[in-house]
Amino acid sequence: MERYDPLKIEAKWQKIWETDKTYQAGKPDESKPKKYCAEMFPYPSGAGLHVGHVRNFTIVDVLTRFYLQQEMNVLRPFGYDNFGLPAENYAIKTGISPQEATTTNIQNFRKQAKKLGYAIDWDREINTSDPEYYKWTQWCFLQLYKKGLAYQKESYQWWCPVDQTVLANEQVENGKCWRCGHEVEKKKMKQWFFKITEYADELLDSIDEVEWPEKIKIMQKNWIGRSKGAEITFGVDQDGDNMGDEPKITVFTTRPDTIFGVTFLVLAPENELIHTLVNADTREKVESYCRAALRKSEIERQENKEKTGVFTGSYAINPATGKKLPIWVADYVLSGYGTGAIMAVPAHDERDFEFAEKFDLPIQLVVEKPEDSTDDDQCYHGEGTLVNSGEYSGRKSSEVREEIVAWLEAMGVGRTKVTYRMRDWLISRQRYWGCPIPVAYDREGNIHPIPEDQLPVMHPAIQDYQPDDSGRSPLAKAEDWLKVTINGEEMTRETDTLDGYACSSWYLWRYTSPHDQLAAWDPEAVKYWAPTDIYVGGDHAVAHLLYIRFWCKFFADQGLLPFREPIKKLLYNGYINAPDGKKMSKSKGNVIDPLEVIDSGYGADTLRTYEMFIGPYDQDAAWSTEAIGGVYRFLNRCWNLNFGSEVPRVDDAQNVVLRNKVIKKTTDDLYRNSFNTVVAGLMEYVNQLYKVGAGEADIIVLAKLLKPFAPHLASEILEKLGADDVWPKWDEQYLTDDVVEVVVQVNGKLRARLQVESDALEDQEKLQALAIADSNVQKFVDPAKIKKIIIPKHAKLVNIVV
RNA sequence: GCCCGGUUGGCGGAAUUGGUAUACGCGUUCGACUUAAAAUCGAAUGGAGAAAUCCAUAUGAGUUCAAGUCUCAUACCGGGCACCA
Repeated sequence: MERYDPLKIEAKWQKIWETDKTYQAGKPDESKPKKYCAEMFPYPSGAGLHVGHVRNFTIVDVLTRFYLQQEMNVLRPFGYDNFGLPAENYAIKTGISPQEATTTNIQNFRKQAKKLGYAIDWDREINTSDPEYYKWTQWCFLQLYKKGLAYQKESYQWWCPVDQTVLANEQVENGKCWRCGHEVEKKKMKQWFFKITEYADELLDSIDEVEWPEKIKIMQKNWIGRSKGAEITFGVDQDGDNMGDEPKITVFTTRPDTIFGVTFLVLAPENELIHTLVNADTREKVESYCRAALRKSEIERQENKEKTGVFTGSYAINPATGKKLPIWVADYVLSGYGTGAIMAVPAHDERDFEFAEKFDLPIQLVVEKPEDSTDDDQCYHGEGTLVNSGEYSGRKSSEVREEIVAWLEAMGVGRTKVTYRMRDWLISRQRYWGCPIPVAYDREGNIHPIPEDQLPVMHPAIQDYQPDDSGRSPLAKAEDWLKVTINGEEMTRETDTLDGYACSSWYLWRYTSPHDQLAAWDPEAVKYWAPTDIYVGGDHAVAHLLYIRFWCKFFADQGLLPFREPIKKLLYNGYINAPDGKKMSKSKGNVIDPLEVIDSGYGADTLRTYEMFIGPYDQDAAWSTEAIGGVYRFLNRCWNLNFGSEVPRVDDAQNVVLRNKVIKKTTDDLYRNSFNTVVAGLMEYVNQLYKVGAGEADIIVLAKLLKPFAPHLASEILEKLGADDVWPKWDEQYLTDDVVEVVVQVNGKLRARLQVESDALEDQEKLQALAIADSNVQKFVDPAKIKKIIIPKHAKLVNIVV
């Protein structure tokens, strides 16, 4: 009798899979069903794989192997999201170049992933920091640039004073840098943007077409934040002097129906119009208020909810009433949303109400709260009947909204307008370890894209990676590199690099032809394999998953992709926490190292199976050092079923029902991604076989069903029994036992369990008679008083109602 | 504040269409094997009760022959957004 030695058999099979290239994806073959499965590729940190990666990758692997065993053509690639700040910060500290440090990290990641026995096509490995890869990232940038979707703009940007770089909106969390946690500031800088807002409507509307968790869809919808409303222009009445050259103020509102309730206007401190609205008396006060507001960090601006503001000294005219409206400046109005100016309706907006109360501004009620409203806020912001609204009084606010806009439009001061919360994607970074932006500037500062035949623009080797607050990246220190000749003209290179999210916005298509020298992706390969059928990850709900949808739509519009959504189905996995339920972290010393788990003797099969058994894949789970022992015992029992002597061999016919049931349950559960119950079901099956004995067919079925989870162990058993790994099918006729249990309820309470021939299930009268005849049932039922008897179709149950 | 989730034994969790609540695993207890221990195998394990039986899926109501599952309210926990006009 051989003992189960996971480390020995795992090394054996991993070597076979590597030598035979077992998991190389097949050639595009339209006659075969295809599946393209991938995880969100990892950032290869120096710490190596953690148990969260293992959960993420194993989900992909289970599905990959499930499809492979069903003889589909499966693409399951792997790669590294290799640009990022940790490698650069490491370089600053140690002087070791990011190229060198990340090469070591990748080797480690690759070695560790191979120890987990994943069915990866290793010939398709990609790495975003490889010039062969980022050449095409730069090419993608140039395509966006050519179509006007990559542009430069000078504006106030999030700036992290620790990382010394600007950040995208999506990278600012609670006013803090997503990487280092330091408070961000606003800095006026010229930066590169991708015009994601161009696709705002489609990104919002088509998200319902994909099979993604509702949670992620809602987050993206909220992030895009489409609001329908109107822009309304207010004339300014400066000292009664009607020279016709007064500024005009345009505001955005979702409630044009409340126009009669506007009692003042408010501008954001960043609004340029302010300078034309101040007068000799107010100039100093207003300008110092604006300066102070801009100096404040975003946290400070958010924390102080107490309204502040100053009067500009100017008045606007309400086009609906002709009344004079004081114009104020206040930092509760955001510069980046709408027009950076609002019409204040203090009677019906909480923020305007607070402001009006504080500065003693008039409050004009224009919407009457319906009597049945339960809203008890000080100012009612729902729908209702208009009052004090001229000819519109007495009508419903929701009904006249469009009419009022039409009326304002007729006067030339209004139009309907859709506004989005989402801003354009800020992509330039003042850091070294990112993809260089492939443009240069001539002497006049005009932008010239680097010609495509001069790509890639490579990183210059530098000695000093330390960024500074000059607003230029460390690349600026490479003076020779800076000079470039385009069409005979000497120019200076752009020194900013691209946000790492740009590199991951097209990699799913690169995987389909990863070594293509002539194109970012081969049109035929991408057409066959993409879009990605199953994509698994537990992060980037808005950022990456929104950006890759944006690029997909853009490249579809260029005729380069034959689909408009890159990911059909998204599985969003939960985290694995430390045994104490807290997040694993080095500083807390509660990190579980998956490689240590394997090497301690459990092996990769136990680790993989345990992480699938730990709970529903989409929920967070706490690691348990005891429970993993249970999974190891289970795999041992599987092994001993074949290689041990405790369980007697029986005829294949004996367990035919048991076998067919487990095939059906496993298959159904895999289709609904219920990995934990698959493992539970297989445990139950094995427990049964230990009781009744196992036939060879029973063991083969077990090995086949187990293979997605514990591929090494399963391969060993299948090899020994000379069986293939083709996914087994069940036969409906073998799903029912000869004798089944039927429960009898009286008024819904369980009173008896009957063993009946399965044929009797179809015979309602017989079931009724058997139920009533039961002695315990008779204690609760007077046959004369039976009101009705219910025998549901899908349950082996009789309910007698008395 | 707003928008999503969630709450089932000592613990992780199962219950797919409203139909036997607590599958499976951990832990605990007992037994077999052993000089002994570990490992392994087997049995028991929601609470109360001698038993019949009764009570249990966060709390309170409702719908139904039947509710963990549907409806309404409340509490608590987690996540997302957060002055977006």
